[in-house]
Formats: sequence, C-alpha cells, structure tokens
Amino acid sequence: MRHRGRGYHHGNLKEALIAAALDLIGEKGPTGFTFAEAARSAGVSPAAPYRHFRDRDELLADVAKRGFETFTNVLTTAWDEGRPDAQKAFERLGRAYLGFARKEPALYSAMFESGLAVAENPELRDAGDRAYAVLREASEALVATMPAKGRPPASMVSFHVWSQAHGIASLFARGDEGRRKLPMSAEELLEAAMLIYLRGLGVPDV
Amino acid sequence: MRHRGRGYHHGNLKEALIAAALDLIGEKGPTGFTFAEAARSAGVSPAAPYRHFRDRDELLADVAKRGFETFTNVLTTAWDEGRPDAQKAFERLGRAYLGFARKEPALYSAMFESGLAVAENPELRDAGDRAYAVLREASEALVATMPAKGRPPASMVSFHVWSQAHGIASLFARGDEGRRKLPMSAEELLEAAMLIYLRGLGVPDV
DNA sequence: TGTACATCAGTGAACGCGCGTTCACTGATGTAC
DNA sequence: TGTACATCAGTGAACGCGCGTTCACTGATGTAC
Repeated sequence: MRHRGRGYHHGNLKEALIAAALDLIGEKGPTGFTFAEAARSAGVSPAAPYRHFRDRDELLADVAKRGFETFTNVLTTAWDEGRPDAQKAFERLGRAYLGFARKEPALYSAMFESGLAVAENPELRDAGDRAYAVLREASEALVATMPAKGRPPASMVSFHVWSQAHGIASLFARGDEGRRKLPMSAEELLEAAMLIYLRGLGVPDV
Repeated sequence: MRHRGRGYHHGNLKEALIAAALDLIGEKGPTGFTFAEAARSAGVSPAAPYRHFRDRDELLADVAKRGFETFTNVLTTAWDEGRPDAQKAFERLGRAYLGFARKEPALYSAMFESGLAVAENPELRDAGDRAYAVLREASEALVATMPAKGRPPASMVSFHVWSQAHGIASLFARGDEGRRKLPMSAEELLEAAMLIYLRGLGVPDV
C-alpha cells in the first residue's frame, strides 16, 4: 500500500487504472476510453495493465461491478430498512437513485450504457442483481402496506419503479451533454410520478 | 437516381452511407461505427464520404435526425388523433414506442445513446422536438378527459410517459445484448404501468 | 542476521493495424451556345 | 444537334497517429534456510 516515491513498482496499479478509467469514461463515455490512455494517465507503460486485466473489457467490467456495489450501498442506505415508514423510505430511495446517476455519471454509464453483456458475466450479473434486490425489497415492503386483497405483484412494482427512475435518469438527470432540458428538477419529476403511481396502486394515505 | 452499373459515380452515395452506418450501428453500437468502414461497405474509397459529410459526427447526426423523423411518423400513426378515444389511442402509442425501440435499435441508440449533443444541433433538436410533440399532444388529450378541477399539467404527464417508456425500452426492450431479462413482455409491463398511472391521476373509467 | 533464489510487477521497444484526413487527379454529367 | 467547357463526385496513394498486444528483459520484493 505504498504510494510515495513510486520506484519500479507502482504499488497500487490496479486501483490507479480503475480510477483512470473512471475519469476517462466521465470525459468521453464508456466506449471512448482506451487501455493505452488509462496506462498513460496512471503513469505507467502501455504493457503494464496486462498484469492486472486480460483486456480492456475486463477493466470495464470491473468498473461496472464496482459501480453496482456502490449503487447497492447507496440504495441500501437510502432505504434504511423502510424507516420510518415504507412510503417515506421509498421516496428517499428514488432521490438516491437519481443522485447516484447525477453524481457518478461515469459509473452509471459503465453500468447501463457500456454495451457490456451483463448477463454473460456472472460476477457482474450478481452485482447487478444485488442492486436490483434493494428495489425489490422496497417494493415488497410497500406492497405489504396495502390491503391483502388486490395487492399487485411486488416484482411488477419493482420493475416499474426501476424503469421509471432509469428513464428519468438517462433522459434528464445524466451528468453529461446528452441531458434533455426539463422545466422542473428530475427529482421533482420522479417524486410526482411515484406519488401518482402509488395512488394508482391504491396504496393508502398517499 | 441510377443505381445499376455503378460506373465512376455511385449515384446515391449519401443514402448508401446512411444505410451502411445504420447497419454498423446495429452491429456495434453508435460509437462503434467508423467513417472508413461505412465507405467500405458502400463500396467506395475512404475519401468519398467527405463529399457528403463534413465528418463522422455529421453522418451520425443525420442518422439520428432520420430516426426522429421515422419515430415521429410511427407515433403519429399510432396516436391517430386520439381515435377512437384518448385512452385506447394512448395505449397504442405506448406499444408503438416500444415497437420502434425494438425494431430499430440502431436508430434508437443513435437518437438516445450516441452521446450527440442534441441540444446544440438545431436540426436534430427540432426533429426531436417534433417526436416529443406527439407525446405531448396525446398527454393533453388525455388530461382533457379529466374533470377540469384538479387536472395535472399535461407537460408533466408527457414527461412521465416519455421517461417510463424510455426506461422500459432501454432496460428491457432494446434489440441488443444489453437487454435485461424480464418475466413478462415489455409491452405488458408498460401497459400495466400506464394503467396504474392513469388511475393514480384520476382519469375516469380506467 | 545474512544470503540465495523465486516470484512478481514493471519496462521499453517493436509490430501490425485501421482510422481520419488530405491531395492532386480524373471520369462522368450537365449546360450554354 | 454538336461541341466546349464547367462542375461534380468519385479515385487511390499517402501521411501521421494512437491503439492493442507481444516480447525478452529487469528491478524490487518476499521468503526459505
């Protein structure tokens, strides 16, 4: 874990490469970063990254995996086991979702717009599943506040929430130039959508 | 408009380049296509495209613009001026949205995931605005079926619908390997979301 | 504590490749008279 | 109708560039005895 001096050995190259990739993705999008440039900005020869990653895609997948892990943490914290009540926690969850997309555009695009075949990579898929599991858990808790009769399936609710949040994030809350203009904040838009949706579900006291 | 023979002059190179770009985008995503390859697959020297496009981005923008135009037509046809009633037409509109994303993944990704700064390009922005205008018009018609008291703003409704449809399209209905698995069809998911949302709005007879 | 040695994580030079772009050019087409 | 000429849309060779990747190598580190 030494960094100073930087003699022949870097000491922390793997992390440095991931950090560099993150910067580059932030600047040019997930397809715009190159292995060679990541090496250069880590101050290392172009052959060095091969000691840590088979190829460019493996590095990108690693970034996406960390993205999902961070995302899971952010969402879990926001959900906070549904305290003080499912609806309040749900609203926090939505804000946290957008906040992540906005503050970590590089991670978000590596996770959702990099063209990586998430389903083919077990580690990546698991990391993604764990993030989704938080939305799923929250949806279950929310559905449970409804009268047992006529409860919608929690899986459907979770997919609705996910795609609504993702749609708003990628159209209106992305951190780059692809963002569309909106006459309100993305957070307000999502919150309104969630309120209307929950009322439509018949969740009490919305 | 001659095509046969293909002597010294191609006769229709601009269109051929756009078609080639579309194929390449479909294969490798909007960032994966190159000017040179488009020229090659149009059967023309690498310098030829410069007679028709300033650079790669201008070609990409042209593809995206055509995408928005086609999209506008598809949505307009589906909406059919709200016949036979706003709700039925609205449902058709949603299906048409997903159908377009599914059938034309190359166009869809050029339009929404190419990293083009749509706002900076007037032609592109106008084309995008025209597509959005269809959603907006439909939202207005829908809102108009509600009692005047407590009508939600049509603009908000249109943004909700757009982002919900876009979220489902880009997570679950895309035509490439980035697609997530879903225990139902994307169309069913969107339709359910719209029904719940409309009920939440208080649209009568949902 | 010292030494020999295995292992690890870098180097740097080299390669082939495809891309974007420019250039002087040339064949085909359209038009004025 | 024919001819001269301007214009247009291509050619193909060339360039510099950065990338991905391989290779034999070497400096640093850790460990067995």
